[in-house]
Amino acid sequence: MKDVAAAAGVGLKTVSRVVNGEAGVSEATAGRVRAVIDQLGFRRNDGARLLRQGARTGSVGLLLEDVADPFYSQLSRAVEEVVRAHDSLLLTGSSAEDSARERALALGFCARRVDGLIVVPTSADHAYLAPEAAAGTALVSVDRPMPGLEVDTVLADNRAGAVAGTAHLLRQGHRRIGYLGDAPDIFTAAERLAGYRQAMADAGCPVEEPWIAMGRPDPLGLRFALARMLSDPHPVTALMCGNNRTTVAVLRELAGRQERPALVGFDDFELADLLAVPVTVVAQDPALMGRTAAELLFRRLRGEPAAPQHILVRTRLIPRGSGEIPP
Amino acid sequence: MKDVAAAAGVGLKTVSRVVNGEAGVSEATAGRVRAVIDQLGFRRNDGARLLRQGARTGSVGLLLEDVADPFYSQLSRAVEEVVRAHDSLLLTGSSAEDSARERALALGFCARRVDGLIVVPTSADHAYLAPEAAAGTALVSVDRPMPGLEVDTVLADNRAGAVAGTAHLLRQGHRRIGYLGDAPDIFTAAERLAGYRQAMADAGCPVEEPWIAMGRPDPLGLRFALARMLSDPHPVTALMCGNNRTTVAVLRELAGRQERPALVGFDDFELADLLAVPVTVVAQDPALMGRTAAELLFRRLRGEPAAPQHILVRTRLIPRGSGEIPP
DNA sequence: ATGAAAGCGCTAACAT
DNA sequence: ATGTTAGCGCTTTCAT
Repeated sequence: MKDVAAAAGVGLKTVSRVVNGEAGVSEATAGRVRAVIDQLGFRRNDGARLLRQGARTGSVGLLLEDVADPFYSQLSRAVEEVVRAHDSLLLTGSSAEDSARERALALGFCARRVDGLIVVPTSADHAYLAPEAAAGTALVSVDRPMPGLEVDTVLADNRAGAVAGTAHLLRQGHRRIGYLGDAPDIFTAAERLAGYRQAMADAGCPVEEPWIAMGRPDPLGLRFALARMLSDPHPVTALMCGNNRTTVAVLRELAGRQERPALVGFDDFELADLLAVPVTVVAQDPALMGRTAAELLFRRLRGEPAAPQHILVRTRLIPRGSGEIPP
Repeated sequence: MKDVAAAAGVGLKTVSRVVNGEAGVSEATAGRVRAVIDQLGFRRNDGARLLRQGARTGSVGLLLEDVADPFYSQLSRAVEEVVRAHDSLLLTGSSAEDSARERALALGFCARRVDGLIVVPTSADHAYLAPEAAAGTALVSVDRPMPGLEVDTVLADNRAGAVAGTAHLLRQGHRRIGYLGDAPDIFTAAERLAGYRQAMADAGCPVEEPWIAMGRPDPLGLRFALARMLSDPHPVTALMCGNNRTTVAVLRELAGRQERPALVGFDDFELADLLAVPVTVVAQDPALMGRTAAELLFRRLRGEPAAPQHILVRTRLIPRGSGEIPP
């Protein structure tokens, strides 16, 4: 900027005025300054600007489990739209379900002085973010609550969704229903399992523990779990899957087996309706969750709500065929 | 930092030393400073640090068409891993194929002084990035070339892939093959169409223009295009689809029709192998493309290659069934 | 081992 | 309409 001022033969502040479109510069001077700017390829350094202004940085951090997971990539895109509508930029990071990694990313974002953070928190304690919250960084938790910190939160109604999915299978006459979920320390996994148990209990249907398999959705683990559930002398006749990754992995394993149990998946996924047996799902609305979280964040930045908000997003059962297979 | 120094009864520089783990502070003093830091919840302001150091900001911008598109979300994740390995942060933005939006995002990233930019460029001229390149911002183009600027570029071998897919259909005996591609101003769409034409020409197979439909993959447009190609007195017997979005949309339209033409899709996609008729595809490797682009960027930041690099990533035909249907 | 002073690029506040 | 000065929070340089 100094160079531009020198080359244009004006003061520093005049260049600043031109760059920021402030009034008080004659059109002649402004034109000259603009010409020099183009010629020198000058770009304002927003870091310096922000440092001086001490205000908002116009940036937001988004931390989730994995941007490549369709659920999170849709959520991510929705967040991005809202962030853009507020003329902010978005920093993104995948925690890969590793709390140390999440923490490093979160603190890195905060060191860059993001205005706010939208987080899909791991199950670890998040008290480390208390100083950031105290310093005015807006914090929003999405998909899961944030352990150890009271913040704005957007959750799906996991329990009700799992109840609805399981009850749907029970209505078809199934009594022996297996449950394949994610690692049990993940909030959503635990909630959905609880929903399954609740629906079974409500139906007076005892659950045998071998019917339940909780863990990261890896093919080998699922193969063993399915073998256990389906090859038993008293096999399960239906399966409830805890999330889109698990559902897809289970479908792949089932393709290599003879049995065709009924199946309901938590989370909708692309092509679910075009499979040989279209897949019945309990659909979430990741875009709505992302949009809601981002809007909550900007509302908080405007200083609007007093107490932390908790928003529950409903799920929706979509019958497509796989959940309507009789025992 | 000033507050910490005052509260700890030390000089500013001592706090700085502690925060940055520099030598020259007695363990007693360091401990005292750390205690104050924790108590006050102090976090270093990286913006100020960077301003003073004048060096790298440790951040990279990624601009693509749509983070929610599985192709780009996988690419995105791969970029993220490399960026993380270099202790950098990632800014992400979706251009939505809108060059003005892309430009605004790119310049916004540059104003934040990202060290480099990885871009899936729209077809508009990118000369506006020349000053950034001149200022030392590393620029990498991925998936498409960057019009109007010579930069490191990572492309798939679109033409060869489309030739391979089309030739595969020709080998099955098809002569009347339709092509459904994305908007023709998109580089990859044009290249793949050219590959299709080339394969047809090589086989001495005349192409009738009604067999070709180029445009954003919207259901209605595709419905008309398919009706034209399939209901003709001389219908096409096979279809080549230009990308994953088009393939999925076409599959959905075909589900509502009687005809079952052979089909080869460009881009692999999840569950392609589990559909009623498993889908034969020309697979790209989005993760490899993203990783390569990011590594190229950091290599350039180390000042390594002299001239802009051009890397071509191979595609791979995966026969699964839909492409092996006879005429 | 520790600190004081200058300055990174910019803008706010106040001149002129 | 234009310019000058101080200072944002930090690090560099140079003293002590």
